[in-house]
Amino acid sequence: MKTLPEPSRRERQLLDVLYRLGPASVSEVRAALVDPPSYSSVRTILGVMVDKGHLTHARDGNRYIYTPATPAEEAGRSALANLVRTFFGGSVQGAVSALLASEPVDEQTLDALAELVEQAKEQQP
Amino acid sequence: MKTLPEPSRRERQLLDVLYRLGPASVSEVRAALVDPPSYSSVRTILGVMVDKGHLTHARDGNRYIYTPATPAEEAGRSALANLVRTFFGGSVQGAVSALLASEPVDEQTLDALAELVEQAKEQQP
DNA sequence: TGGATATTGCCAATTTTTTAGCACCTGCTA
DNA sequence: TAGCAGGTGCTAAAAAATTGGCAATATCCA
Repeated sequence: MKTLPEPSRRERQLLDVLYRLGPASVSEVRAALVDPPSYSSVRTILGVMVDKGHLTHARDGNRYIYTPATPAEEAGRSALANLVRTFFGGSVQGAVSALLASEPVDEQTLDALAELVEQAKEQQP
Repeated sequence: MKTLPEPSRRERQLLDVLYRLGPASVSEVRAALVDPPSYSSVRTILGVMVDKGHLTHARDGNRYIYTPATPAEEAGRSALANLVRTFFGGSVQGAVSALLASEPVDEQTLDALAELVEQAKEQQP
């Protein structure tokens, strides 16, 4: 399992759509774009991405359903780690701080976060 | 202040390097790349990015120092928000959970995190 | 001062990405 | 059953990104 080359700009965009939507068809992916190119174009890129190994596709009746080759969870972890390194100098604290400051977080979630931190402390005392 | 177009792949890479290093010269940026293209190439792309507005550059003696046009803090917040939306369905809790699970976090940091959550709760009771 | 070194200005070529057309197939329904 | 709607396979061309060369210009220091 060699590492995949970074996707191009458009590829990245389609990949992100698939992570948000979950497995989807060409027209579903296209419908999620703001200024979509032609159906043909979307299709070509998804095809290229399958060839390169960024996606897999499975037939569903007369169409294909595309899925990211890297599971969302793994890709998310990896993206998060990169982001923390790039923008927060590797500081998890910095990242969480920015997150809490910019996203509106309800009380329930805050409780859950406190719980997460608590668990992490127990793991490694 | 119109929104900038998404940077290309290489542009994204150089931009990230600049966010990690802080303001830097061509050779400093190049030195931070794993499989760097020629000095000329790096220079061309940085120049293009200045033209497009992704970067600014200021003369420092006989060379230029490049800086991202968008401050790290702002870019970080924005990137974080996108990531949470793309990979964690908008769930801050999900993102923090993944972060704590994958990055090694020392006890001090955990305490600081608990404090952050505490503060957030006070802000919005 | 003279020469090596680092860096810029400008430019051209190659490679990759991105876009989209055309023909054909399949399922549905009026 | 004719024809529309929505899909695919394949192909080609336009646009953008990426690479790097060459000459000229500062800077440093032996």
